[in-house]
Amino acid sequence: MQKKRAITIKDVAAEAGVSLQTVSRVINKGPNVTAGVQARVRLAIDKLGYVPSLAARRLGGSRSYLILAFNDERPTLEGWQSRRGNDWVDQMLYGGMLKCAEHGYRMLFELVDSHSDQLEGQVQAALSALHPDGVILTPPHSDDTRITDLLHRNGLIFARLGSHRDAEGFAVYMDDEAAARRATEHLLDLGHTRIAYVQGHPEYAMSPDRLHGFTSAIEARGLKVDPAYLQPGDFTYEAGVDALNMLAKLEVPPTAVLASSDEMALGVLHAAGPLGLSVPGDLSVVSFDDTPTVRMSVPALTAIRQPIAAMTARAAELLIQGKARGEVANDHHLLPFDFVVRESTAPPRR
Amino acid sequence: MQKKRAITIKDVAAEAGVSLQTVSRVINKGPNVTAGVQARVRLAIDKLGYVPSLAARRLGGSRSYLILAFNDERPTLEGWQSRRGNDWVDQMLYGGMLKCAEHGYRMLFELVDSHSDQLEGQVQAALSALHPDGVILTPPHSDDTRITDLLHRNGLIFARLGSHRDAEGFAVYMDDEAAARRATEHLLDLGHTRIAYVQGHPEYAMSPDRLHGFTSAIEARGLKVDPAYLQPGDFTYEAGVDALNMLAKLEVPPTAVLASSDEMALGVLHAAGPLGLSVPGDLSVVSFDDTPTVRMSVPALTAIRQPIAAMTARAAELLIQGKARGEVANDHHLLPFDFVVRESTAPPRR
DNA sequence: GATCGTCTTGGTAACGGTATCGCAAGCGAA
DNA sequence: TTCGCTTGCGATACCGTTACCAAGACGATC
Repeated sequence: MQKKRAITIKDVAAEAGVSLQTVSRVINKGPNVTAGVQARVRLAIDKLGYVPSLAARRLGGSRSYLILAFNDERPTLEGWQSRRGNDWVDQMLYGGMLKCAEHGYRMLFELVDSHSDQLEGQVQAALSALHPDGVILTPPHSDDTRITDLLHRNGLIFARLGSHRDAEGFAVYMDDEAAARRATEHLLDLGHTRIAYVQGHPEYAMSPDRLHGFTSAIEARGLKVDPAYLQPGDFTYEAGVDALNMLAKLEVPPTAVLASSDEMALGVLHAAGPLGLSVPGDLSVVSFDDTPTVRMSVPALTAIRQPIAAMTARAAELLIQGKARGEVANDHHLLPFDFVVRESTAPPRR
Repeated sequence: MQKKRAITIKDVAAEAGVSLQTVSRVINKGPNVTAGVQARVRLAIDKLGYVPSLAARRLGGSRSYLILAFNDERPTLEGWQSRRGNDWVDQMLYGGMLKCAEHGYRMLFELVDSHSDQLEGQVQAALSALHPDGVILTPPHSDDTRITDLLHRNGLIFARLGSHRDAEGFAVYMDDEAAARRATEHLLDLGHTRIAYVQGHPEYAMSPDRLHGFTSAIEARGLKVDPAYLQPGDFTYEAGVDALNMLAKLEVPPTAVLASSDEMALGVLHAAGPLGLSVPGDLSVVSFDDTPTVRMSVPALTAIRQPIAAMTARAAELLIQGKARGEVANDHHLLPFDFVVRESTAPPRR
């Protein structure tokens, strides 16, 4: 196949009968172009199907039109075959793409292991190769000062998803404490008094917030939080299984469980069967995140919905506009969560 | 924050006391560089932490070090909040990243709606902006001649994932017919004779293959395929629910169901409860794909595992090497599938 | 009517690499 | 010894775009 030469800005300039510079101005919505010239250039662009080269824009100009997202890579012993499904990537892609497309931006992902001792090198290499205009961090990277300091040293703006901490960069998050409180109140309202909580990974910043929301909701009703009902967890399926097995051994087992991740909730669900517990008959279960798959579990899970796509879209927007304005603002952006009641919660059996 | 100037190839050249060109040769593993000079340059690269700029490499050279993956975007009426989770993206990212990283490549995703009438424009725009060295297509794009023709016209090499068809580009796939046969034989071996099949979306090329594998396995045992047991489907959860509801109404309902996607299998699982059918006691269920979440369903699903990450890694490898060698080969690459027996299958109740 | 902005456009130098060619040194064969 | 070829490295043009500066047009001001 004859490789045809790509259409460049020169072709457009020739077609429209203006200089390169004027075409560039039209593309970049620059001021000081008369309506007539502008129309002629746009016509030429459409006619030729011209799309500017990202690489050349980055090289010539001060922007790269690239947003880089760092996600946690969690390698397992068995390798990728059984690794934890990362629903974030899918939803982030979807949420970020639309917003990026509006401004001619692209988003790309980089997986880095938060426990690697080469973490900083990996991050720096990605930055050097791509020169992104902005960076999106997901938990637990959002609160990793090794990364945020590095970004800051590189003069980059970045958004920290799921982090409430007051630090460099835009914090884009939901109110984890309120969400946990809301979920807990739902269980309390159903009549549950013996409610257990399977905690999130301690390295994640939202974990203490969620715990606090849980305990405060219970105490607000004049009830006490049984320390044995607070199970440790790390967001994984296995942690959910282990937690319920521990809870079932208690003299007075709980009638409801709030899990700090979908995956742990599925683990709880799975462990319930062998223990002879039906859900929601004997045990109510509520989960956190509401990634697409938990709607399809049996029974479908009642869940807090974390607005991952919306958070990513907001982050992209902030970064793109922040870059355009040359700001280095770091403020907070609180996004609303949803609470979706499905089949996994019911009043306790009396 | 003072934006520090990035380290360029010039800095390395100065540090090592050689010309730019020699540094470039070392980076690109070019020939004709003495070991001593090579070592000196590598030392300088490491010392300065130099990483070449992708944009500049693309602009100056003939490669962009970019692999572009086109995934199907399936917008729903309700928007992204309830859209079908696309487990492919996550697994593709994971499978492709490692391979790309080995060769200094990056992979990025583009979501395009296969039913959009602007599909070709969207694809062309992405190609023009990014100038990728290779493209990965996922179903149903893998067999969309609008896209493959366009890629061919652009002189690009590409891999078609999950497509067996003999056409332009590398076909990287698993043996869907054998997989369906294997799954069906598993059910037959357990003693099932009344086995239903929930078909895949008719637009997808693997759907007829899987159907054929299913029917041939049954007929090989001297049994007949009951046409009423062949339910239509489109890979969605709802299709699985509908299919089982239809099947349950039959005078002689099946004792086992093979579903052509995880999501449909979860739908079957969900519909079973209200119908008074326990899994696997009254009904065995087998699914296709084995995306990470089905391992966590209740009961955990017996499934064909489609090697999405491995297919993507292979595709990336083929594209990178094909680009390097300037080949335009189009051949077939068959990858093995796994069959994972879990809790959703058992002998039929007698 | 000359002077002075302001608006609009064009020319040119980067940006950071690679491709291509040139050139000197080394080496075997005539 | 000379020729010709290979090897090892440097110099330079160029990729496609934007940043920066200059220049012409035009209207307003004095």
